[in-house]
Amino acid sequence: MPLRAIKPQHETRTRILDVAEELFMQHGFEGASMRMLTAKAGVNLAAVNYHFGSKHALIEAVFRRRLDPMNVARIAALDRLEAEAPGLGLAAESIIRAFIGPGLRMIEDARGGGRNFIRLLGRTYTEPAKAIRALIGHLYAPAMERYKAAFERALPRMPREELVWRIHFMFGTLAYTLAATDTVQLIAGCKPEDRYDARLLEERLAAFLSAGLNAPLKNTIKQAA
Amino acid sequence: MPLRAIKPQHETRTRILDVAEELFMQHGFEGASMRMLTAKAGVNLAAVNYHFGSKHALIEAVFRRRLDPMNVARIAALDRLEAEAPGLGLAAESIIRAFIGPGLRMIEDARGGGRNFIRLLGRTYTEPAKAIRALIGHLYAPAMERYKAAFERALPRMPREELVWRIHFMFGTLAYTLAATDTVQLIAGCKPEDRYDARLLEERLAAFLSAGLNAPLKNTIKQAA
DNA sequence: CTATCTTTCAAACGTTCGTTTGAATCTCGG
DNA sequence: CCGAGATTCAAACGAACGTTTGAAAGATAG
Repeated sequence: MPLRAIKPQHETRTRILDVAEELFMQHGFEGASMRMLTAKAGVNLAAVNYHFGSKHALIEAVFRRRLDPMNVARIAALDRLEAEAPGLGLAAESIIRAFIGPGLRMIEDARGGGRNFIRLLGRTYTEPAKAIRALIGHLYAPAMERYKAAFERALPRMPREELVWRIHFMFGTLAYTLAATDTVQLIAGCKPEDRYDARLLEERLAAFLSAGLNAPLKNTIKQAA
Repeated sequence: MPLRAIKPQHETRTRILDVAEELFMQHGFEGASMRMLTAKAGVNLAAVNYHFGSKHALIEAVFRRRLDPMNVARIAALDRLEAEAPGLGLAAESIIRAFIGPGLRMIEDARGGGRNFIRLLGRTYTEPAKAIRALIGHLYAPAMERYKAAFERALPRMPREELVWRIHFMFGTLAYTLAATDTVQLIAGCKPEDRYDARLLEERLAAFLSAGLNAPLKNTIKQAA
């Protein structure tokens, strides 16, 4: 059965997932209908319910396919950093780079699927539907706990509460940067072609975020702790 | 006609707008249906189309009601700063505070309407529907241009392109921080009660953002300019 | 080839959506 | 009190939604 490689085991599933992450990104979860989706994927309308069970289950599958390996890579990157310098405290900037690296690498995905997903992910942080936010939170939980602990070790003198806020701010920057498409241009003057130069974007993000994370503590903030 | 003050002109309009910003925030623009909305507002289903014309026109009215005065206040705050120190360059942190001030003041709105709107606004930066993103961009344009120019004067030595990116990052932090509700908790350990202490939040944001905006320029970034 | 299991298909289900309609009700100056 | 304009109301419209169904088609092993 040499043709098996050309028509892989679940081609319909894969096509649905690919189209789903593109259309969910473009139109949102409610805005992208099953008819749109199955038509673009070239499969029957009933295929989604047959292979995934429901629309919500499809959404979950779309996230799991990319997010699970991405967070595994994130944790692995952190493990590697800590193994290289055992005992020593890591620089906050190194931790930031370890976190954003896997995401930026997905942006560079040649066929564009990964890029679609990253934009979709950025959108979903502020998704109104509670079920979807809960799903994202659940999928992120293991990596988030590891990174939070790493930041606490890297910045031992910062009050916990302030650190939590700064990590929160950091997430916002990442989410918004990734979610913004070429069509969102609140600030004019940004050339779209370098929007996805991941190498440069990592430099810019790392500089901005590590400066923010290491910002001096004013008295008002210290007193609140 | 002394009772006129109790039942003001266009009470139905106001009630619809108030409920709309609450439900749009909770369920999104597609998720909040006209039947939900009119039922909660205690008005007839046809009232929205009678007073606003369509659902999209209602969405636009919801944004105009708050965003127009908010951006007027932002521009006024910048005018005041520049009048106080004519000729002198402003500190980036002052500009940041002038920008986030009007938004944070709206969070403190006692009756909660303003807070709903701010959360809604944060969500909308990453809204999938193009028409809505375009609307937001259009409403923001005047204030954005003023602030972009102010940042350019405050940071004359920073390459334009890098500055545009950092302003972009700043917007992301603001949008995400404002959009996040108590139900979004990617990072655990944040007490919800101080989530809306606007005074403290302004301090935290100003410290984080001005550090990021003033982050040192690495060689890789300089060369890209 | 036959039998069994998987997958695809066209058609329909019931529900909900935003919007429209035309009559009923209210408001208020003359 | 009257009549014109503004507002509210119950009811219905066609369209689109996610999902289900039962038969047809395809794949697989004996």
